[in-house]
Amino acid sequence: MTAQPGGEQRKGKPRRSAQSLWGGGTHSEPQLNRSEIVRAALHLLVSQGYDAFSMRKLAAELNVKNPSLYWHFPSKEDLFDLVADAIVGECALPVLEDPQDWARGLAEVARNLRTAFLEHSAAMPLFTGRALLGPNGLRLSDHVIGTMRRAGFDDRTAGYAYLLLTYYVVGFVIQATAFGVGEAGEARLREMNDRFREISAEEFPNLSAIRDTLTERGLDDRFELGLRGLLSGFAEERKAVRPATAMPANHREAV
Amino acid sequence: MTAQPGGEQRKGKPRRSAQSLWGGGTHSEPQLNRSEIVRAALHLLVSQGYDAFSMRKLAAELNVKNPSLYWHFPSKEDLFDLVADAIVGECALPVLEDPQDWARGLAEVARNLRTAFLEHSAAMPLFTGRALLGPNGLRLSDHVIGTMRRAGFDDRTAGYAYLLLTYYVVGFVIQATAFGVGEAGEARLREMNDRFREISAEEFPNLSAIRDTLTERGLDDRFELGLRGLLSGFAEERKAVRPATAMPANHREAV
DNA sequence: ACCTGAACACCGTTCAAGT
DNA sequence: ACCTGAACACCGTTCAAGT
Repeated sequence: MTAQPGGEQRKGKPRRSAQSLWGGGTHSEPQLNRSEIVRAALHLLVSQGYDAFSMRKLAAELNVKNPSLYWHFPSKEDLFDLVADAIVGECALPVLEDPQDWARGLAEVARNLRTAFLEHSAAMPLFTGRALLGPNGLRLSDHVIGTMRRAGFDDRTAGYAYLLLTYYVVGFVIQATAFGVGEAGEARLREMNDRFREISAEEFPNLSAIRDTLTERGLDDRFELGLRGLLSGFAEERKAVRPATAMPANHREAV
Repeated sequence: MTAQPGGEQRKGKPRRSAQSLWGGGTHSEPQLNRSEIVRAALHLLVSQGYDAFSMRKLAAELNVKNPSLYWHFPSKEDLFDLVADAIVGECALPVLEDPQDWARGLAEVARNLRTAFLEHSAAMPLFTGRALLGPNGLRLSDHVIGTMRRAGFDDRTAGYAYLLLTYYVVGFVIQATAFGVGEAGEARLREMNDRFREISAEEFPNLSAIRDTLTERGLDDRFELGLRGLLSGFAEERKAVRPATAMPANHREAV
């Protein structure tokens, strides 16, 4: 959004001059770089929670005064762009030998992405309203779209697949967080169960009836159930377009 | 979470004494009540955006000093609970004559919920990590669960259905917001298209190839595609459990 | 019962200044 | 080139005090 001195990426920035490896020099070795800041930000986010995060605390964690961060990033929002991308970067992308294994491949991507999110669930607010346009986000979307195209899907459905897959995973983890996940999760589920217990059984008969089922553990197969549904939705979309098993895949630009 | 003087609901709070209907009294008619505050908060959120919201601005909008709000709500977070619930409350819940129409009924709920969300898309950050436990949230979940149970699904799948449906709709709207929605949406999509245009076609060949498809309008059938997939996922789950059309639906507590 | 003034302990960000 | 001191314009929340 905003201009940043030195361009968007600045990969080759110098760090820590070769002399003074162990405390010789009295001054001048740079302390910070972008990826260190991102790493520290992610750590602060996960260890303290989203609401507790601040640029000032981040600076303190890095033994630096807070305006220093603004030399490396134009704003907190730009820093968060890279933090989000770092999380997405932990999603491994499987290589498929047989393109017809697309469904298995996408399921694996979805599972890996969910794992990456859940490991940093405190950072999920970052993913509200933020398009995944960092290098890792682009890699992920190219992978999903490529998987679909190689399997013979048209461009439109390939694009849908990417969007729907990410919709679903983001939504799942966000709601999983609401329902309690990780350390604090068990306590939260018990709280919710208690809340449901107070609810009038006449007004909310169904909710009251399945209270225990709803608050029990076992999110894993809830995730799988929805995922299977989405993937079979894609498969049917393909059947509708191409009734046989294969067709000349030529009109790639078609809408 | 925190105690609130007068209990959780306080429906019958007095408002605007009968005398002094048009300016007679010099003092003493209460200015605020919970639902007026909620309404104003929703309006401020939608008109100014989530990041611009503050308790101080809300107080100003209500012609009141900001500490006054804390007499009615223990915290901003508690206020947001009710704002979120108000949004959910705009989701109409269809009445089904034939319980076997469950899929159509749930599709309608999902569409209505999406509409309610999109109309207040600036407020979507409220739905990260917030369980929908207000009166309207409970009504919604009871409705979905009831629809599934009356159609003959077991409790476990009924619970899944509620969770998956909300996962999906929340995720969809959040991502739709990221990809630009409403007024600012068109501009945002153009920006994204430009961003994709800069991307190296060798590194991201698939993404580059379907750039235009990805950023075109027409979110509606993307939503429908995923929704169909989810619902057919439920239907197959039922087939797996009960191979024929009907079975004595007795073990409701079964896990 | 309901609202306000004044204050506390924070924020993100800017900018001139240091080295 | 990289970092800091000092400041600006905000926050959410508390609490004694007013009516």
